[in-house]
Amino acid sequence: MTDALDLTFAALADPTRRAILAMLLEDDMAVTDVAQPFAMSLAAISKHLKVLADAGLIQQERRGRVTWCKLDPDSMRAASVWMQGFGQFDPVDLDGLEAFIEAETRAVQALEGPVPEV
Amino acid sequence: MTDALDLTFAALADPTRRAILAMLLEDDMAVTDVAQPFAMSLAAISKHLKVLADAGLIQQERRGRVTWCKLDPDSMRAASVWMQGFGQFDPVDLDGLEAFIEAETRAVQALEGPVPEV
DNA sequence: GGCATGTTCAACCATTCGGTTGACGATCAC
DNA sequence: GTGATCGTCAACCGAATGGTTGAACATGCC
Repeated sequence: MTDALDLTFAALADPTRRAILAMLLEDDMAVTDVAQPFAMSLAAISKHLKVLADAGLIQQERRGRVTWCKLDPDSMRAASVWMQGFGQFDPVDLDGLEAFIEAETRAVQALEGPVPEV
Repeated sequence: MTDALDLTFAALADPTRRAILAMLLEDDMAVTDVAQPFAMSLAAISKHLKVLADAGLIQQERRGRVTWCKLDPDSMRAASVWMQGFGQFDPVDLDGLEAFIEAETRAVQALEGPVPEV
């Protein structure tokens, strides 16, 4: 009886997967390229991508040897709608969006290599 | 290095916990009352509430013997803002809110007892 | 054909998760 | 004080999660 929201939120609960989504926000990518910044095996990334795909957060399409990954906003939209049911808070927050972009940039950088202590 | 978003999304990934949040949307409740509709032990619900509290999704306040639980929208807002960073989709969706309320009503009912197949 | 590249599969391992039960600690009512 | 009620804690259990390694499979290149 696992709900679609179960899969979506569970997929979003991992920082590696959120970083992958942030990367895909910039551009579609091949699996190998997705894996490149992360200090873990390709197989591990492949599993993460499967989790994201099962949750409907990304779509994977094989072209030749290369499997391309691209964002699929539908599940995210569903989860977002669910959350807005709780929204006594402002549903639109463009300042938040700006903060988001900066935070994600930092997050991806943090995953890309050793970082001078903050 | 567990991020706040990790905790928030992980907490939201469980249908029991989402149902609890939906119940608390109506009203603040005591732990025992939260547990009442669910076919599981009070200890299990107590754990679920701890997960929600650790994620900052609810606040618990003890008054006498009774521990009151109430929604705390801050974490949800943070998660929502994060998701809206992916929002090529409409950020505000009042139809979605209506659908949400209906869906949650069904979800809670489903947890309240055996249900004729849909 | 033969080799390199891109990706997944399978088996394994340690840890976490969602549940149980039973004991315990507070608090309120009498 | 006695006893019922409210809630958490601790120990345990099976299943799921996040990672590893090594083998396998497809595809493209020469």
